[in-house]
Amino acid sequence: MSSGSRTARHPTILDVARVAGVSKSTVSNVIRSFEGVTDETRQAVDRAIEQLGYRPNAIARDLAQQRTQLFGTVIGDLNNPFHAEMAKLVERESAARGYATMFSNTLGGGAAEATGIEMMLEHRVAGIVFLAFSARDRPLRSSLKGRVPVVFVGCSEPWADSVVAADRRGARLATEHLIALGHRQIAFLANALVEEHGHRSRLAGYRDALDRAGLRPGPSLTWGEEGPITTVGGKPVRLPELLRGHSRVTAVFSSNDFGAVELLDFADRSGIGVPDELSVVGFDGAAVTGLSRIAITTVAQPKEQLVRLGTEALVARIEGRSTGRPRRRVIDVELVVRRSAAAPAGPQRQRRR
Amino acid sequence: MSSGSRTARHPTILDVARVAGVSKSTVSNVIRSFEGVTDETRQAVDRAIEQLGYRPNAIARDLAQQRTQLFGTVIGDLNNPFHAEMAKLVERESAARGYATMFSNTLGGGAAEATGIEMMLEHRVAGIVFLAFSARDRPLRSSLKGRVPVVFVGCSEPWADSVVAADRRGARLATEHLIALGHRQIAFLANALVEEHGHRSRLAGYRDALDRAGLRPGPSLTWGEEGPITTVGGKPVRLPELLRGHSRVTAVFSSNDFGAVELLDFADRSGIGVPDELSVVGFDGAAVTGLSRIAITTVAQPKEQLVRLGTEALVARIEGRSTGRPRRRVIDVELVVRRSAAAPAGPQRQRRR
DNA sequence: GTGAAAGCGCTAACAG
DNA sequence: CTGTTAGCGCTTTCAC
Repeated sequence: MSSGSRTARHPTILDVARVAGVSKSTVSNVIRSFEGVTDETRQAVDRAIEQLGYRPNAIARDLAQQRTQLFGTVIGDLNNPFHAEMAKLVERESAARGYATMFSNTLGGGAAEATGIEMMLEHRVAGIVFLAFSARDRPLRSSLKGRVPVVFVGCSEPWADSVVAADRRGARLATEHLIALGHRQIAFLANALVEEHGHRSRLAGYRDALDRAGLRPGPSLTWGEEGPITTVGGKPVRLPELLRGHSRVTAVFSSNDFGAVELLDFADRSGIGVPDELSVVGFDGAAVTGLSRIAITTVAQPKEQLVRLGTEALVARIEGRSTGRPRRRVIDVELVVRRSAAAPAGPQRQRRR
Repeated sequence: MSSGSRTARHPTILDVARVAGVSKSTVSNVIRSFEGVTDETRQAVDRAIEQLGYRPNAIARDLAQQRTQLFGTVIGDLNNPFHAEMAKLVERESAARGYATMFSNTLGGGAAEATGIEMMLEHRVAGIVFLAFSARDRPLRSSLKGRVPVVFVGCSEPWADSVVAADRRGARLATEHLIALGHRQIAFLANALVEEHGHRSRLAGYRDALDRAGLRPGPSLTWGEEGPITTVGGKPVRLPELLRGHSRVTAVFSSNDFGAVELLDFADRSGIGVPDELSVVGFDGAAVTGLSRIAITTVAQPKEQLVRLGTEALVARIEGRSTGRPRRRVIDVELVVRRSAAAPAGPQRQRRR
């Protein structure tokens, strides 16, 4: 039945034509379910296809048609559960629309992002879904613009379509929640893998809330070798130290759930009680935050909706149904209150204002 | 500078040739960095490429060369952190070897798996990495065999190369750990998304351990609507009930970490203390199990090594460096002891044997 | 309704 | 060292 060689040559449309006793283009017509082929002929062709185990060559088709049924998906970090969840949705949505998808995990920009996009462009993907984007690389942006339809999902760039969550409002909600709980010194934890735009918006929302409450922004934390760290007067200060003293930090708003989970873990390992000594609020709505043991209060992004609208917009561009200036859609978010944030304890215990 | 239309036609090798004032094949020669092109000519071509923003068309190249630089990666479920971690590694490894990768998230077989593989085959992927596989679909297997190099990573099939963790031994270690802790009634929790082979091996390892200790296998749990469930004498029995009575279950070995995490969460929500009332051990070594609040004892698979060896084997097949019968590599695993498993409490408190 | 023929953009001999 | 040419497998007019 099978020959010895590992990978036999694939039968072509010509082989099928020969077996079916028809011409090449008739086979093509059958494959493309083109109207106007005798039932008889069609059946003969189908039989030949079956018999040969023929499988259309997408490469040849794409070359002839001058277009592919391929999406590129740019992901920040699959280790981040939220990103993985989004990637899964993109794959599902693409498949449902008949598109295959190529992934590139960029780890927040840099060389991986550039080569990944380059690769997608060379494969002439019909469109690219950006689940993360680091605009740092100028040439990248220009090689994208006008070359291929693009949509930013959960992040955004002014020069292309995007579907984003209400980052700023969400961050404000999160921070207001903390303020309502009685916190006065609220730090902001940023994660390198959150792309520029989201980061800025979330930072802005955080500041909005503080402003309205007449509070000053707390320290800005990033991840250092040994946990969250900030800089005060040129000197590095680690989180545990920030938790002491009279103007001490009592809460942290993390710009994403991955960071919030890590922060929680850091606190646990450092003997810092959450939420007793430190309240934590995240952003994204990653499934892991819903675990009873984690129970992180977070701002949930409507993942399905973001991805659905994003791919819809992309396909509309690809098919020419959508033209003109970039469209931006903002989807509302929701604060999911869990147990990682509570009223601050400490010296001013229960004292209001 | 730019025309009005959304996606301008891509310049071709011919455009470059025209601008550089050379022939088509000379351009091809410099692109393929073919030896024997004058520096002068090369520079002229490079300049033309730069000027036009030329980007080689991978589709045309692939068609002409009769091969692609594309991998297909079949994933079980990106929502499962272990799968996401593995997928990320495959992408990284592929990119490092110059391969782009197409993903298909199959959710454990069925239609999604079949169409995903079909799609990869039509795109003439150079090889497929299976991170999960459901052998249920007979025709699938036959359309794969001999058609394209394939490697199973973390799972396996007798008809193709595979790199797997020592599933059976790992499961035995996990179960022995539980036995050593004093457990006598240990249930096995299976997850639908673990493919046949891994499931069977892990079940076998679990039984090995019980056998050696002269114990009988405990109930076999699966996920029902309302948590883990088993069948006793044709009647469904939920986990909480199993935890009562004289021959009650005191520990569960979950065949994967995703299930273990869910089980832990189920226990937390049901007021079942872990590890006080119930010990839990998982399998995979997903990062999430390492969180201080989760702290699930698990059998860690060497992810990097699995993926590295897997892609190596695949590339060797693709390049013809490896031929003949399927090779199977088994990589050793390691029990990572954390806090989800402890000595059983209860009536026979501290009583030995 | 079916077949012949001209590409799609590139590679890979093979002449010059 | 460079140019000419014949495909790769399929689509897509356009005659028959």
